[in-house]
Amino acid sequence: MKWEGDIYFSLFAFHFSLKIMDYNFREIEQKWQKAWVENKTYQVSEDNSKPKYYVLNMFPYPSGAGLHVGHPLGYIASDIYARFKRLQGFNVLNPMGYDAYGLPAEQYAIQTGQHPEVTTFANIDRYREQLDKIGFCFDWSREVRTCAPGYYKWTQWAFQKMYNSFFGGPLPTSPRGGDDKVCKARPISEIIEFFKQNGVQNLDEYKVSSSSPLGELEGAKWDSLTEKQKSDVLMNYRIAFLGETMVNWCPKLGTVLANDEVVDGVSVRGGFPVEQKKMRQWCLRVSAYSQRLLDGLDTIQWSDSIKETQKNWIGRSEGTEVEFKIAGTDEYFTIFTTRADTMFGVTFMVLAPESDLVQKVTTAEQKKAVEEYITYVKGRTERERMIDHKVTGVFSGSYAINPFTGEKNPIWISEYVLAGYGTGAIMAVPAHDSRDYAFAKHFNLPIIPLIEGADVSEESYDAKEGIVSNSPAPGKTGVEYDGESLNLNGLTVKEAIAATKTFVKKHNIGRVKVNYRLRDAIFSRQRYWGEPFPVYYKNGIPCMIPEECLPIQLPQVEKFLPTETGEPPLGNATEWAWDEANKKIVANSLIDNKTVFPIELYTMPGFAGSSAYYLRYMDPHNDKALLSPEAAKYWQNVDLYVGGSEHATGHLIYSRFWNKFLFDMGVSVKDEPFQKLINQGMIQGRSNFVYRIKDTNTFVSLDKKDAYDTTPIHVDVNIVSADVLDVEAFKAWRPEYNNAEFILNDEGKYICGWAVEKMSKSMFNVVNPDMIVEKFGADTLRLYEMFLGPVEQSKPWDTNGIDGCHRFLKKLWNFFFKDDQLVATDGDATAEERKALHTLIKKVTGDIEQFSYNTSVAAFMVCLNELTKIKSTSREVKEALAVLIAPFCPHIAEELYHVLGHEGTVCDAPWPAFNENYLKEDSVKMMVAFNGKARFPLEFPAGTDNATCEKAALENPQSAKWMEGFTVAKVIVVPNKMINIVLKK
RNA sequence: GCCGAAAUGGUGGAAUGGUAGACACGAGGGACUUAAAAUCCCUUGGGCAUUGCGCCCGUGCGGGUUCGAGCCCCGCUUUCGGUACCA
Repeated sequence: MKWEGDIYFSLFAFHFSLKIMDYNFREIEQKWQKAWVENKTYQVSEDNSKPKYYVLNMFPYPSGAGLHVGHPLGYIASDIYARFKRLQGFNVLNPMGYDAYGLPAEQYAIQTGQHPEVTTFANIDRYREQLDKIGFCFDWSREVRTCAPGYYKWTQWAFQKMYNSFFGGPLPTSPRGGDDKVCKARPISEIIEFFKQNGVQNLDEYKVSSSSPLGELEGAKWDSLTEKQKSDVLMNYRIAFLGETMVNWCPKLGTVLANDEVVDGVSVRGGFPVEQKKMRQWCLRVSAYSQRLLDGLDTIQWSDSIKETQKNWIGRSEGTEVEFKIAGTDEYFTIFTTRADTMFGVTFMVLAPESDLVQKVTTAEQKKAVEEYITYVKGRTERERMIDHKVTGVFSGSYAINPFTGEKNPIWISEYVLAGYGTGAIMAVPAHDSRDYAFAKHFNLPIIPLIEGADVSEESYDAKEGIVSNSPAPGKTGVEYDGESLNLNGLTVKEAIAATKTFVKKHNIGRVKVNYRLRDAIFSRQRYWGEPFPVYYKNGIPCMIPEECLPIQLPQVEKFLPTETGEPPLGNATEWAWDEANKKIVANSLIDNKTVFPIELYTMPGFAGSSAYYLRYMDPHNDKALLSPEAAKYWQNVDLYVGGSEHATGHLIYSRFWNKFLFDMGVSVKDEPFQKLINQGMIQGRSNFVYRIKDTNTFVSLDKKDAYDTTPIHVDVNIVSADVLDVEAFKAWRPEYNNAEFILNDEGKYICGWAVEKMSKSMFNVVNPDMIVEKFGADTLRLYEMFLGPVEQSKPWDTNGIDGCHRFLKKLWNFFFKDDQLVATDGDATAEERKALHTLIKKVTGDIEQFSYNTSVAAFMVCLNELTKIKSTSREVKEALAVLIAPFCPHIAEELYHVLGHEGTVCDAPWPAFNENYLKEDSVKMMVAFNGKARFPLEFPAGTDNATCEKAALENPQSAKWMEGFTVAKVIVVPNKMINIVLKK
């Protein structure tokens, strides 16, 4: 009986002590999260009395799997920065939303019939629940969802603006005349006006790259054109245009497939054949902005590696376009080259199989061979062409005349020349281009070396250096133009390129040209779950639904698959026709092509909704405009953008393009959307393995596995703690392990192996943030994610290390209290306390500015240890600590701030001011080094001059030992650090 | 192939060209406790010496610049990202 009583008593005591002393993170975090919502702590509005600061994360696609521990990394990093800026007195906008259109929801809908909106909304709710637990300072009143009609109204609106714009410098008839020389988006009406005054003209510099030639329309009177002709002509100039582009077309599935949906020439789904097909699709003329996208990079603070990636993606190359006459015709064969110095080494010409010229150059004898080749190429997907670079091609039968040598070069057709780049045609110089070389060797074509000392017997000499020779070949002269011929012999490659350019320009053989690799974006998708186009077709002519009728809402459909006739999923909609007279959507059955017309069946791609969402956050509820001029003027652009680097060539290009367009429209006030960019690294998983002995159900511990023949098997990291397997949990994990047997190590533990891999369900290494929050609290999670390493670096998650951060918070809590009472002595803090505190203020302030959060957290730990050691009790110190920790751990900070007697939120406290004076030392310790090797320390009063230090070091008895047998060559004094004595024999 | 980033203890990672390994995990030892948990203290790159002090070697490899290099330069190796015939 006595025994029972003892247990009762100790249990009671245990509860008692827990309640009073412990850092009860659950209670604290719930309490403050609730208070923040109730007090609208994080809602912001334009406030001209304060400077603004706009912090933004790339908004997530709400996937069904929910958040894992890697997702919040960037959110936490930016949350810390946002809170820090607010404490420094900025009016901080830190919004969050969802990129809600996406393929997974649609695929799920196809399988289950569940409307994608239902799954998407459910996922969003789950995301929100998970995010809320981490204590972010998001202004949720500004949330956006790309699939909400109120949001995509402005996506549609922007598309229409692009449709009604062209890109370039001012036309002579422009209302602003020639004073505004900038190349930018301008109203398409200026083109119409020009045509009205001057007749229809080519205006090549304003045309999209895939434009069709005007043909007999050139020079025609504008008013004499039919509506269809007008539409077709203008389509060549619009920024959003219908263009013919090559796609992977699967006739059996009736849909276009992305490159990764095609393997070995057949569709991944169903294994049906896929061919290359030209299709009319909506495109955005991103390429028009190439130069501005390139120039803009110099004005923003992004990492060099991302800038470099974008530069390469835009791929500017300066070169020369030269015209080769096709022998026996009046046609010209225009090529683009960056190696104008190699004009005398051309031995053949190559045309892309898709080129319009193919028909013109193919002779009767070669017709059959060419047609066979074209058929072969059509059957090859873009991906196949990427993976194996087979040398294939066919002779067209025609020849082109080299304008410099006058010689005839055979014209070949080969898939290694891409239709989409340059002119889709090249001059081949096999001696100095490895691809031409391979082709020449394969088809046994001549190779003429042009650079002195270049050996081209085994491979081509591609380097752009050396002295040009053989240009023209000995005993020959180049073709004369006005009594002048080109001679490049003796020049360097660089000089030869320049000389050729000059010659080409002077004699009108071609022109200097800048090409960009950046391609126009295909803007149509044959999907359901995306923004519908506000477009209807009036007898084949695309027309915009009036702006005041937007948004055009996504119609309901029975099935989310393409229709049986091969139309996109929207073809299943029964209410999808536009009544022009009554300006409303009506049933398809009413289509009469007089007043009621079919609406576009394509939807917009994923990047449509994510390209301007940062602008919408500035004024998310405005139904009159994308955003008000006042909001635009106040918030300007994003000051700090945080997200993964995988978007370098997608979202981050499209957004910049979209913003530049809106800037031209006067909607966005800044040319660049994201001033500073931080790319957070990936958090990888740390997988655990058990080792099964082959053909048994026996598992052997890591340290003994070498004695057996074993197979490693992934094991759920949640039943492993510090690499020790919970054997019972393992048995219960899966039925086949119910009667598993174990060979344990000498301590009776089962040790698992581990590896760093991508965090994924199949590897059983996914760690859920909810579990961490439940066990350690949100503040610990936040602190630990930052402590793990630099934000920009990828690193593995290892739950084992989190104890250190949790212990720090417990210690911080205990630092404030003694016997349940706040300890805070008023009056001045001691010099020691101030030194510890101000060391921290300096470090943390500097580190946050540089996003060096891991070293910041370490500084907190050092400071707290120091304060505990010196038994600090000062209120001054505690007041400052509560604010300093607030960006990292807002919940505990809020609680401590209130315990100290404050009423408002810690978010609005002033950031502690740093005072240099508190760090001043009475004395400095300097290392005495000999030839750079530190040997012993010496202490000097602060401010001792170098000469005195030097003298003291040389005269110190300890120095004698090191200087024996040497003479002093010189002494270098590094103030406050080191006295280096340079010795010589 | 090309472009970019990186390589430091058992682990994650610190170090304006100036005492390499901050901070944390893990490990070992100790205190408290009947015990465990929690907490606290000590040790912890390697080697030699451990009756002190100490000494030597160490930042992927090979060179170089410098009084002094993890850091800068040249040449490699490996790993991770991106890209793919761009003329």
